[in-house]
Amino acid sequence: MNKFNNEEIARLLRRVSAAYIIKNFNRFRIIAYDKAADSIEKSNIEVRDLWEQNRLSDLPGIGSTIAAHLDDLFKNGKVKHFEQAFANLPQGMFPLLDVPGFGPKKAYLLSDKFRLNDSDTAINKLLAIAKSGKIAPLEGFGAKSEQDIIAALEGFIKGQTKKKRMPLPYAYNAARLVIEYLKSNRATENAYLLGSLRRGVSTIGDIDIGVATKKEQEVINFFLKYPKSVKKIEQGESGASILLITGQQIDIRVQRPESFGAMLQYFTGSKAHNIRLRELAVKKGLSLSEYGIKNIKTGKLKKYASEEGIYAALNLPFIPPELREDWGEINAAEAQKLPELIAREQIKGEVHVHSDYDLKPSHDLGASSVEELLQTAQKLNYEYLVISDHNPKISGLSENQIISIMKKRKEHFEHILSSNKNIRVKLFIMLEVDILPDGNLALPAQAFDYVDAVLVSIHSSFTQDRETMTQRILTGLSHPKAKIFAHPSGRLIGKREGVNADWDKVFDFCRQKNKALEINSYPDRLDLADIMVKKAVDSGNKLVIDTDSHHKEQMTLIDYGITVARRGWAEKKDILNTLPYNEFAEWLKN
DNA sequence: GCCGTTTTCGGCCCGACTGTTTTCAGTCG
Repeated sequence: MNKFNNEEIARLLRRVSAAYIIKNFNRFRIIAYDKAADSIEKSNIEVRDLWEQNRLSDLPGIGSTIAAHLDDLFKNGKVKHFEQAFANLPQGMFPLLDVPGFGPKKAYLLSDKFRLNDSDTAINKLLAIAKSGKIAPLEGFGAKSEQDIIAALEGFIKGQTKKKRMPLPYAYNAARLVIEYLKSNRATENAYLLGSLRRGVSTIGDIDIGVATKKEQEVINFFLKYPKSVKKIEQGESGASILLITGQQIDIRVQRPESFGAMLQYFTGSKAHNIRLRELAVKKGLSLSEYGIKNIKTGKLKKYASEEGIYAALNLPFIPPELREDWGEINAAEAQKLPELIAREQIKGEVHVHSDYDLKPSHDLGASSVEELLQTAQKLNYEYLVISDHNPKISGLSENQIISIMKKRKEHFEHILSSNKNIRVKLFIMLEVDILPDGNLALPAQAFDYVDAVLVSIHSSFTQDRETMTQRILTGLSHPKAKIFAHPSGRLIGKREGVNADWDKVFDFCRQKNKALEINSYPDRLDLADIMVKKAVDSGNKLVIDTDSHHKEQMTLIDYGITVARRGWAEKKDILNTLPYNEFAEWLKN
């Protein structure tokens, strides 16, 4: 078996596309490979997992042909068809494709000209060639492009690849500061997030911001003077890009207020959503662009100040940014069947926080007291709070010791409640219990007497095979007091892949046994992932949204979890901690 | 090569910026 991750597979498909461009294949065939690569790159699910389940074609852009090629890839580690595509080309062109500023044509032309046949040495060789001044004299090149090539190659060698995605919260914070800065200029009438940030995608590439203004140049010049900028990347009439010292790229787009809606729509994306929307427009004799909607026959352009106007012109209701992923939202909109997405004010309780009560936990202790957490819950307008410390460690403590710890903990919390009558928030005394590798829960049977219910989760042996992992999860969830499956995939964004499990089976089990799946708002987790949330919602599963806070300040991170839920089409009815206290308590007991 | 409540055949989104050019090719989103 061969382990190819999504990034590697996407790169491979792009290389095929590049080879086909050089070989002058049908351009739609080329686009198909690029689309497939896009789709795989953005997928939250490992393509390999889909392949194991024989579900490759679930991914948009993957049809029977590419699915068959990927089958080859996973089985044999290579694809005959791809090797043929790569044949008779200078192999040095392929690594160059990963360098910013290089596309198929430039990569091929230079590799061919300078006989870069070895993919391992091509980058360094080309750098030396560029430095010796051999590129500038070539037709179509010049001194400036030679310098750009040197800078791009040096940057690449230092580790700057084309894409570097960061978790949503980091991007959000950087963007917020830039927006504040832009708004401090009087020429700025308004400034909004654009792109994946506005759609709330869990990982962000570039930070895009849209500015409504009548003085475009003034705003752009002001933007270029942003104090944290270290480099101007691009400047034009309608926008500019800078690089921050943190390595984050910030793009702004400026537009007149009367056309701002079209711009906002266009730059919010996603690309797939926009393409689908433009296809719909074409069928209606209209052409949609960044500037508005053109009547194809008359050539007349109509401007739109608001996004609502754009969608209305296409006979669609407004589609919330979080849904714009081409996951069926345009069809749903046409049928007037868009979901009424869950909103922050509908959340009635926080159901996963860790306190500083020292119960000799198996994992990290929280940093805030129960009183502080209750007060924070009250400030956030919650009716109830679940304290869910990690279970006491099982090595080094006897069962009796653990039972005694759990009993004392319950008494401690009850004492706090009775001595703080001014706290209105109701408390559930729960625990986050490890599902051990064999599926047993890391808590003695008798200790369950001292909790209302438990969340269960995986904190070890993440790499078990699919069948073992699935059985482990089901066994763990079988305990009558196990009500919530916390951070189900166990992924840490950018650090650890999620576990491999048969999610259909897990979801079926949860639905039948009345268990909830968690949407964990913690920035590195955001787990379940949006696409899995959609799957859960589609199959009628119930979810909770919580923060897994280890400090009271982290409880405001709930907004990120809500964003994930919205991206998964979740409505109030799908989220159990929208229930009032009594009903939530009732659900916990059954 | 993909895709489908107008299609299983015949379509397939739109434009900006850069560097090189006197009208365009390549790259990017």
